Amino acid sequence: MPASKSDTSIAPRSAATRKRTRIQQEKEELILEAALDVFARHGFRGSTIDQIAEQAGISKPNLLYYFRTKEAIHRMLIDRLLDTWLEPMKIIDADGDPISEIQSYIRRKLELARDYPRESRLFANEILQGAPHIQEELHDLRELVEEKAEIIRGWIKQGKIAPCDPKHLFFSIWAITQHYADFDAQIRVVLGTTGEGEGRFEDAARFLDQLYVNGLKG
Amino acid sequence: MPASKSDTSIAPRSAATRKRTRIQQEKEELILEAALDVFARHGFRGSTIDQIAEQAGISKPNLLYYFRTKEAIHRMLIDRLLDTWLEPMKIIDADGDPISEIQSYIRRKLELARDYPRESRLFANEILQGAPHIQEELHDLRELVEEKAEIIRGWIKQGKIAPCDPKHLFFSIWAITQHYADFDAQIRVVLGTTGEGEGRFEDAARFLDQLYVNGLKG
DNA sequence: AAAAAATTTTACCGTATGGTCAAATTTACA
DNA sequence: TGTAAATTTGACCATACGGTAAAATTTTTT
Repeated sequence: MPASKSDTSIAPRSAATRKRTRIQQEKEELILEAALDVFARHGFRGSTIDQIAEQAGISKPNLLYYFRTKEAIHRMLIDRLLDTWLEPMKIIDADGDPISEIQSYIRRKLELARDYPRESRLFANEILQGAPHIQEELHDLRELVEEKAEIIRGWIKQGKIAPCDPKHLFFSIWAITQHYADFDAQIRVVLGTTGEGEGRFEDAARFLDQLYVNGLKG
Repeated sequence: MPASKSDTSIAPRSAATRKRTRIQQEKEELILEAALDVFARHGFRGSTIDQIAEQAGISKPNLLYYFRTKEAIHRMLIDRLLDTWLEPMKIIDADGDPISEIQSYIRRKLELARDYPRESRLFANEILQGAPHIQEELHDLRELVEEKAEIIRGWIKQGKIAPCDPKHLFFSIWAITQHYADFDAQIRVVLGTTGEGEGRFEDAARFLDQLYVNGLKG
């Protein structure tokens, strides 16, 4: 089907359409915010469009005016998420001091878990289900990891950190930092009522600093 | 409602009823096995009774003859799981050598992730959703952790391992080991086709051994 | 082998859910 | 201000889903 000349008369529907009006921008933001909340709490299949619409304070058909399907909302959330999520890894600097580069990376990832727990859980849900919607993006991640793993290998060769498998190093950092967001329910119970505040993130930072600084000392 | 004398005429339905027949045992096992598979892949809400029944090779009403509700299957799976899951922590021995006790604990947890990935994902799903079905069991966990944390504190006082927050030590071990089961989809992509075998678990074991032995040296 | 108990199947029900449609209303702009 | 485009709403639909009822069949017991 060739694009007709009078394309502009077609309803906006998806975000990808031409110029975005003020209302479009506002409502899409509103919907995404609500959807993030709902998806993070109940997972993709556990969330209903009605729930999201209610949380956003609009009607279901109105929501579906901005996003054609539930998947579309989910996909957009995941896309946004990945940018934020991979940023700390992208700025790992081959020319920096190895230990403090890794320390900074851990700290930044921990801050993400603290400040964006919903995003973390959204991501965790997606991977848990076998990452059905983000196989493509996962291959970008693979390249990024490959690149940064090479940096780590360089540091090891220079004797600046202890020999170790760089990819498993990354896995461990992802696992631990995201754990504080994803397994929050468990952590709160184990830490008890004392752990209500965000103090656990500072304790975690201290612990991880020690673990990795000692663990990787050359 | 008082228990009537002719109680035996009541349909067996739930597992808790009196003597279990041969067929009951077989079918319940069959259903739980199928349900574990389905729940681990799609989460609780993402799984349907029909799916589980099909996977088990029986009809939906027949399945519902053995388990009254979807929740009942789920609950039984979680109950079974927790026994296996907490075993490695229970056998941490205050009188053993601290470093090798911790090493063994990590190894055992890693073996669980390798041998029972579905159980791990089932658990992860439950916690991610806020642990709605296992608040009670989580409090048992809390006590167990409290007890074992005390052991670690003892080791620290004796100067046998480096000072650290014992609970965060456990969190990190849980996080990393379970990560290999829960984030399997991501790990496979990042490791590439080479990582098809179970070799990644050996690599992980080596890496973690180094990280924790060095990281906790007193 | 007959009776009783346990198991399985067929047909079904009410509700939830993702999504559509066309009419009504609001907003932007000439 | 009038008009076209954008937005919102209410009514609706088909399907999926959790679960039930009762009859039919199989297994166990006597």
